[in-house]
Amino acid sequence: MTTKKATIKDVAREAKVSIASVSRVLNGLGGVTAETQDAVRKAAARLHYVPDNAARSLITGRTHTIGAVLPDLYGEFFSELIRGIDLAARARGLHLLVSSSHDGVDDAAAAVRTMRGRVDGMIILSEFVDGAFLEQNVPADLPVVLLDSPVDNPRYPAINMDNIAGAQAMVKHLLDAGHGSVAFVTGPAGNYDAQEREKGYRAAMARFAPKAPLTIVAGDFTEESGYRAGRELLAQATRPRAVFAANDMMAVGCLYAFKEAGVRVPQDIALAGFDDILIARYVTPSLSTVSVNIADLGKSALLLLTELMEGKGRLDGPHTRTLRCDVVARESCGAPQTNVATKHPPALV
Amino acid sequence: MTTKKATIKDVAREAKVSIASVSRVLNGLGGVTAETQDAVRKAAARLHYVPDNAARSLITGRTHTIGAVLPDLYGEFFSELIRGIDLAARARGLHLLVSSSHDGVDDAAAAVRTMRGRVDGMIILSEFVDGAFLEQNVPADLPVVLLDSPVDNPRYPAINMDNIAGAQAMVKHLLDAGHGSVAFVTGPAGNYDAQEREKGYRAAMARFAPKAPLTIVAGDFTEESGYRAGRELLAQATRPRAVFAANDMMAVGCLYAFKEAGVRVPQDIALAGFDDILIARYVTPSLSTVSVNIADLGKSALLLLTELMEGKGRLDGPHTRTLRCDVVARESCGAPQTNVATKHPPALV
DNA sequence: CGGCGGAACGTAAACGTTTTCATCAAAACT
DNA sequence: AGTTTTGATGAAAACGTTTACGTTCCGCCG
Repeated sequence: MTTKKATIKDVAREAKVSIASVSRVLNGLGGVTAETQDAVRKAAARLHYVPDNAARSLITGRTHTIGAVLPDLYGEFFSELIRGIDLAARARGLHLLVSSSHDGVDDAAAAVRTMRGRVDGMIILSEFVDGAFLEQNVPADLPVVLLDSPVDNPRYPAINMDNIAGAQAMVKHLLDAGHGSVAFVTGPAGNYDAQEREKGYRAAMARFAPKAPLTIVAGDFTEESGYRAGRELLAQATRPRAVFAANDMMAVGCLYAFKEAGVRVPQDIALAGFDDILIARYVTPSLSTVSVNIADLGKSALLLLTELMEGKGRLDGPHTRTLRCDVVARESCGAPQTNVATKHPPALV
Repeated sequence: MTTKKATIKDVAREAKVSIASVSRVLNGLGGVTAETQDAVRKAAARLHYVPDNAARSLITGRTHTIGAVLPDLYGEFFSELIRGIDLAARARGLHLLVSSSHDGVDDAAAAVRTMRGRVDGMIILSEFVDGAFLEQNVPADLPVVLLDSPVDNPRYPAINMDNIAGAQAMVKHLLDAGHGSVAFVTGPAGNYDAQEREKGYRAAMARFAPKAPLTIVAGDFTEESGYRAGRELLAQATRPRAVFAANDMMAVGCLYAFKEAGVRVPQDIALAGFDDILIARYVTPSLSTVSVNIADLGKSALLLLTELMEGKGRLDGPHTRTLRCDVVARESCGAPQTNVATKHPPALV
C-alpha cells in the first residue's frame, strides 16, 4: 500500500530471475519454462506490478496511442466523430489522446507539436492545415490522416465526405418534390465542408433548374445564424419554395424563424439540412437532411491510420477516400419519407 | 526533412555546448549566458527539435496528461462532460487521454491499469468502481477524482450532482402545478444516479403527497425503454397526471408514446425529464427537466484533480462535493416556464 | 597576492524498460 | 564418448531526457 511502486527489478528479485526473463514472460515472447513463467506471474501479481509506459515507449519508440486533433468538442458532430475513432482505436488496443479548441494556426501548430513522442499517429481535422503546415509541424516519420481537408498530398491521406454529391442529391430531391425554387444558407467562409456543399448546391441548380433564381444567404453553422437567415429569407420579395441549409443546426434555426412567423413547414416552405444530427429526428416537423454517418468517418480514419502505421507510411490504395452521403427525407421536405432509420437512435455498439 | 529525428545531443553538437546547457535553456532554468541561450535556440530551431516526451516523463515522473475513464462516449451527457474536462485541462496545459466503453469490471480495471505511467491523475466515472477496485488498480500515489460515485473515501474525492434534491424539486414542481399523481420511470438498476433520483422521487412524494399512489415503472435510460414505459403507463387503469422520467432520453420516449396514442402533453398528462440535454429544448412540446450543467461537472472534476496533484494528495476541503441541480420548466410540465435559458444553445466558450 | 565564492558549463548517473549477445546446461546427434 | 544443436537464462547496452555534482574561470575581499 505505502510501497513506492514496483519496477521490473522488484519483480525479478521477488521471482528470483533476471529482469530479462520477466520482460519475456510479461510480453509473451516465449523461450521461458512454464515454471519460470508461473513464478514471474505470481511475483508480478503479488507486487501489483504494472509496467511503466514511459520507459517502455522510450525504448520501443511506440506509444500505442494515437492523437486526435480537432477544432472543438462541442456539438454532436465532434462527439460522434470522436466516438467512432475511440471505438475503433480501442478495438485495436490503442489509446486516444485528444486535443481540441484551437483558436488559430499557432494554437493548432502547438497542439500538433506537443504530441511528438506521445503518439504513434495522428488524425487531424482542422481548417488550418495545409501542406506547409504539416511539413513544418509533423515529424517526417509520423503517420497522419486528414479529415475533411482539401490537402491532396500522398504523404497525408485524407478522408472526406462527399459533400458535393450529397448537396446535389438533396437539391435534386427538393426540386423533384415540386419545389421550384431552392434557397441556400451557407456555412462559415473558411470551412471546407461548407464550401463544398455550396458547390454542390450551385451545380445542382445549374443542372436541374437552370432558369430558377439562385438565392444564397450567409450563415456560420450556428443555430443563431440559421435563425437570422430564416428571417432574412421570409423578408424577401419573392420567398423561395424550399430552403437548404448547409448544416442541421442552421436548418433548425430556420425552422424556429418560420414557426415564429407562422409559416408552415413543409406546406408553405420546405426545409432541409445537412449532417443528420440527432436533433434532426426530434424537431417538429422532423428534419430532412443529408446523412454522413459521422462515427463511420472516424472509424475509417482510424483504420486508414493503422494501415499507415503498419505499412510504415506506404499506402496501397489512393491517398484520398470519400465517404458516401445519403439523403434522408423526413417530414420537413414535404416528400414521401425515405431512408429514415428506426425511430430510435442507433444501438450503443 | 529526411533526417531521422533530432535529439538533444544533436542540438548540443550543433550549438557547440553540452546537453545539460541545452536542457537548461529549453526549460528556462537560468544559469546560462544570453549568447549560449541564443546559440541553443537557433540550433534547436534549425533542427526542428522537439523534446521526446517519453524520455522526459521517464525521468521526471510527470506526463502532463490526465486520464478520463468513462463508460461510453455516446450521447450528449458524455460529450458535454468530456468537453468540460478538456477545456479546463487545456487551460492548464494538460493533455487528455480518454478511455471509454467498458463492458465489465475487468474491462474497466484494464483501462485504469494501462494508464499507469501515462497520466498524472485520473477522472473516473464508472459504475464498477468501489473502494476495493481502486485499491487494487490505482497506484497508491496517483491522484484520482471520482464522478457520480457513492464511494466515500478521503483518498478518492468525488463530485456528484445533487440528484436527490433535483428530483425532489421537480416532483414538488409537478405537484405544485396541480398534477395530483406523479409516476416515475427508473433508470438502470445498477446506476448510482438513477438510484438517487428514485430516492428523491420517493422522498418528495412521501413529504408532499403522502396519500397519492406511488407509480413506478422500470427503464434503462434509453429512449426505447422510455417509449415502452410510456405505453405501459397509458395502459394502466388509472393514468397518472404527470410522469417524471429519470433522464431526458426516456422522457422523449414517453413523449412519442403519448403522441402516438393521441394523448396531449401537457394538457392530458404532464412530462418531465432529467439532465437537460440539448434535445430537450427542441422536442415539441419542449421538455421540462432538471439541469445539471454537465460541462461544469467536468470542469470541477479537473480543478479538483489539479488541486490534488499539486497538493500531493492532501486536500483542504471536504472530500466530496455536490453540484446544484436546477429545475427548468418548459412546456411539457404545464406550468409557467422558468429558468429557460436563451432560445439558442450556449456559446462555444 | 593568495585564497574564496559564485557563475557558467560539462560529465555522468539515473529513470524503467526492451533487446542483443553471451553463457550454460541439457539434449541430440555422430 | 565427444561434439554439436537447442533452449533457457542472465548481463549489459541502449533509448533521450533531467539533474546532482564537478570543474573551470573570473572577480573580489582580506
